[in-house]
Amino acid sequence: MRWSHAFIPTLRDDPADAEAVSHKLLVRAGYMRQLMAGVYSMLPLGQRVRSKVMNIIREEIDAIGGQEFMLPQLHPKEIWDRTGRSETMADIMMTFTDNKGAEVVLGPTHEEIFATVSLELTSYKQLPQLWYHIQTKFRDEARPKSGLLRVREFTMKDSYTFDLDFEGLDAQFDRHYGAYVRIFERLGMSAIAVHASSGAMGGKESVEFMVESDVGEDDVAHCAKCGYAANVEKATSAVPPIEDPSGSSEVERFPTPGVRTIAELASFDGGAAPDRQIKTLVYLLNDEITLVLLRGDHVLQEQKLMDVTRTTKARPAQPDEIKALLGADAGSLGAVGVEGVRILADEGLRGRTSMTTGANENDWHVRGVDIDRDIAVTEWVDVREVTDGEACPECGSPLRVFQAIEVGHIFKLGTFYAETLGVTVLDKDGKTIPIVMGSYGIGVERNMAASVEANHDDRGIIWPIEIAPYHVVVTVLRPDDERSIEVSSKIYDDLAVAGVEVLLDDRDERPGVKFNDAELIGIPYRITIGPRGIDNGVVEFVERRSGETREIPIDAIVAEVAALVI
RNA sequence: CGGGCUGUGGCGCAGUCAGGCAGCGCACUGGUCUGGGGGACCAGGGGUCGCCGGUUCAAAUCCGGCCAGCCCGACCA
Repeated sequence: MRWSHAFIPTLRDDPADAEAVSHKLLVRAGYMRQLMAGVYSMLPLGQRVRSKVMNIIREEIDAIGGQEFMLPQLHPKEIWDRTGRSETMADIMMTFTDNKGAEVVLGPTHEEIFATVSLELTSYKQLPQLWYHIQTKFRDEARPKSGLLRVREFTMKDSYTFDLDFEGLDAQFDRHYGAYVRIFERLGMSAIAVHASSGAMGGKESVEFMVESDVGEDDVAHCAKCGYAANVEKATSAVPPIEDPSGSSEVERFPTPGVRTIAELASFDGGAAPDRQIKTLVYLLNDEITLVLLRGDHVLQEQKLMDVTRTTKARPAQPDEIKALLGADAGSLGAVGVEGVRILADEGLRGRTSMTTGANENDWHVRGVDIDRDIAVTEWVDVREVTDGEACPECGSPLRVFQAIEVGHIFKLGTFYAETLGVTVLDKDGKTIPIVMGSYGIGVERNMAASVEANHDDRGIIWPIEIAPYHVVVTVLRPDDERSIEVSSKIYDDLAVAGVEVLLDDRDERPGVKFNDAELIGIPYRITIGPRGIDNGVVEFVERRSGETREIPIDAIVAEVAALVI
């Protein structure tokens, strides 16, 4: 491609509405333009990268036995009604009514649709299967952000496996795991696999692939020593036991005027340190009012609460609901003596004595609370959010908690879809059994952006060679110089013949402009051709990432570059 | 959905408080010079000031409504 004829609209300034590095760079370097919130047009460079990302994914999924399909984006809402997901995913589902009056869904994902196709599977002899497609998804995210990282229309490779039993599922899951690891490597990212909450998917087990980034939307707890890794929505840690002073024989009420927070009670004369307090939260779990008890210095992880209680809808109680239940405002709540209400206590409180908590009367607290003796705990649960520096639950080393981008997510779905949609086969004994499913997603554009987040410097993008829009840019310093034209045209043609993807910068621009543009758009290698070098029979060869520069004889450059990139 | 901010030429912005010629930088077109890190000079083209309505002799500017985008939070396979 000749740059003089290419549409590569680079910008000197960062776009005003971008925050994330990948967002700024992909717009500035002419890869994409925004059309509306969470919707982007891919320009030629962007489309080249996107298509290379898709090809890498395709290669790796084909390599584990995948069969590529292309399922529709338009779905009858009725199918989604059958699995109940038109309810559970209602807030992100794009729907419209067609001219006949039928309700239509723009597919946010394709479990239902692949499962519908799989209805034609009838015998155990046809299993296992691994089906996938790379298709546009629509999700009406309440808040699109960070360029390609969170959008409303995007491309996803989603694969689905169909097995006779859970052993088969495990094997397909493991193969996907391996394929995903290879994909992220080829995209130039170090992704770590973490245990995750399956959320709305309803699966029994899922693994997320996470790339550390300060624009990531998830928090991950990771142990560098033993490799333990989990989304904080699921992570646990080892809490060092606390020696309580020998218990008092009874609960004692005491006045605490104006005290409403853990911190205030900690500094109150006669109060207690945060780790010697019981924090009482009031929640509605699927509309059932519930007390959730935590150590004063611990933080509730709402997703863990929802998972452990199998709740689909959870919210903190409103102030008036709290008052009606316990007779006091938040800040003076306690579970001592409370009966007839579900009381969940975090494991961090197990066996604690001589604790301090609210008295359910404003401006009063109680101390000397012995949990086993004084509180009617319904269930002990682990609902505490892990924080940075706590001990790894596996090996005891300090955990690091960091932000990360979710670049892939694989689920063991089990038989939910098979059962609700009636996907069954006959086994060896002629018995009807539901198919065991898995689903495996990876967002194409999000991975593009995540790769930029992981591969850039202050001059621009540094693409990994496999997804760079071009392998090499040939920069002609003096397009008005005949010898320069001759030499560069020959190198350009020979590289192309050798299978190297090359961009020829033949624009009538100052050298500085060309160098800056080449570095901004992130082409891995640059060949610089100028009269000075030609006099000596050489061209200059620069590696984008290291900046390392060498002079190479004109007649050797093509072979040299071809050996590097092919 | 709650809170905050912003819509002025392709991009980045000033002008709005205090109503009175629509500006600046970059980019773009033609030309001269220049030529190894966003060069200089000369001459140009391009804007319903987000939309609708109101106030006024006069509205980018004041008032009302709406729309859009960004950020924080809520939410989120």
